[in-house]
Amino acid sequence: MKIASFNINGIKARHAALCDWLDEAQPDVVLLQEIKSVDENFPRELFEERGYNVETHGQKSFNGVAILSKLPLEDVTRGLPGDAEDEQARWIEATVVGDTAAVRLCGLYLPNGNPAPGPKYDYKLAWMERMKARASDLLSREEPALMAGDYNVIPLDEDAARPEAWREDALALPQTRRAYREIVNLGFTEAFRACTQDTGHYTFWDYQRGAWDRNDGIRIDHVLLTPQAADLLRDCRIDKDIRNRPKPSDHVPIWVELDA
DNA sequence: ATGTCGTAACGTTTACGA
Repeated sequence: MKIASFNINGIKARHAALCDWLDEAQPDVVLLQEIKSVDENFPRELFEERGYNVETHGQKSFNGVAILSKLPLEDVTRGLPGDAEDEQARWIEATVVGDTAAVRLCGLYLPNGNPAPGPKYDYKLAWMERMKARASDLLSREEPALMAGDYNVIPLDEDAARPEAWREDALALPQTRRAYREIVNLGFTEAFRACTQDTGHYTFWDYQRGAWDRNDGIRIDHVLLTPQAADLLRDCRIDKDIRNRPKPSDHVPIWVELDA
């Protein structure tokens, strides 16, 4: 089962590019972030005609997550638990049943948090606390599950081409990295690092200052696996080449292949 | 020159978020 995560930076501007990539990469499941669309305006027919089931959790203008799946999506839930007041659409879950295992999927768009310090950074850290609680619940089920998406976290200096440029940024501050480690250290396996120890792999390049042409990137899109999912892990890769295409997102897809 | 892009709105340009 091939499961991908992709921050598309606006479905309205990116649906053609997304369909091209779907037709090539043929993922079974895609967790999308930053659809920047309300549910009613999401072009679900484009994906349904390709054989995908579609579940969205959108809002106007910003944020928004969705799941596309060739397998039926069961027990869909929307929103990160823990704050009834939170109106930002950043979390969606569903279960897919593969040939050998059922997998719980969590798609997430973790807050950017800049500028830090400030209210946006406070929101990011509070959101990560809530995510940690949900992550802990997932582990307690002792079943295959994953949390994939745009984490807006650069885990280590080696995950940035120019770590010094991110020293004061909400994506790399020590408190951000600590909060991320606390989640991983509950017992998750970071899929990409389980498959390669090489540095120089990134999932995001800023549109500005020719960042892509200079490979001035950061690795902020991650897939965390429960132990039962990690036992099914075959491969994890980043589809960086599509950043060369016309009108690309500033992120590229990351995907895992699971024996499920 | 703060080397950009997507979205929305009292829109032919500005504000915001990233």
